[in-house]
Amino acid sequence: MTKMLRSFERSLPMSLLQAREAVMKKFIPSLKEYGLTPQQWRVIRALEHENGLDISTLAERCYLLMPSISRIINHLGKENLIERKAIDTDQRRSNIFLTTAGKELFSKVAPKSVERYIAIEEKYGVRKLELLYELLDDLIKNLEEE
Amino acid sequence: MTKMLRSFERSLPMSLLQAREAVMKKFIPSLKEYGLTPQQWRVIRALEHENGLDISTLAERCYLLMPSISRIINHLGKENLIERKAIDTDQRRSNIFLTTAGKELFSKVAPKSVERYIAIEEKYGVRKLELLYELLDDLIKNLEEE
DNA sequence: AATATTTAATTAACATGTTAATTAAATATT
DNA sequence: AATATTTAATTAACATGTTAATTAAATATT
Repeated sequence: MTKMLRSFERSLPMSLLQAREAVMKKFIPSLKEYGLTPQQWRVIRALEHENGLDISTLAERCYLLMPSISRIINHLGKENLIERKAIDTDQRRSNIFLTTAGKELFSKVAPKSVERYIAIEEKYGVRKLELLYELLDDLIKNLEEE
Repeated sequence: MTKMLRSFERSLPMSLLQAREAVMKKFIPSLKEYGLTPQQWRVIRALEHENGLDISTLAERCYLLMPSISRIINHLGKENLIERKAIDTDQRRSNIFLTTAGKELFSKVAPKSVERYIAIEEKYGVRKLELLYELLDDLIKNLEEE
């Protein structure tokens, strides 16, 4: 008998999708309290980690595509959470900075995020979580090799 | 020192996202040859597995939300890959069937999908893959408990 | 220096994700 | 039987994912 298509219930992309959605469900409510999407939150976290990044670098760090980050930057700008400053030596690029309001928002949301992580770590187990990270990183590297 | 936010590079949702995207990149090209998105392909697979499902059941099986599946069904219907038949006993619902064209498309795409799986299994290792599935399923169950 | 090429970012076009509102039919309640 | 409630599916509105096209500035080439 020829090899069959993996049973419908256990395709790898779908398992990963399900897992991601299950995790996200824990984080989304606290983000939504502050009117943030997970992607917007990623951008804010990246800027808190290193302020003043340019848009291309932000895209890399947040694993977002340029069109998405472009829209997000625009959106966060309108809400005065970030600010863009043109770069003298290259007029195409600009550096993005968290505003005071942006930093305040971060400090409000971050503790709730930490809470969730700790809850997941405790319930699921730190070791299993570490193992999962390893397997995922390994899979990513493996797939990106060729 | 208080517990910090997990370092920006290793958040669980982002690792899962990355892994999913890396896997998807292997499958998307062959789907695109036939003008299919991953979601449309999931629906076709679900119907090949069990023809004549109603839309709500399809949504569950494919892990899609009702609005998404509604649009996808509509789209696939326009391309004559599926057909809807009203249910006599309940006019709100309808059963969705793969057409001959839909079945043909499945039989063209499926082998390529199988190829990719086998390639991933061989390169990454069947055992690690099984372990990954276990960890993911476990995580999903764990998170959905409360 | 003028032209061609490359690069950073945006815009366009379409699909899906997500929550809320809406519609129409089925079922439950009084 | 008339009304209220529930259920299945669609529609609306907005954000993001994805690929291709476009714009403007920087760099390379002739």
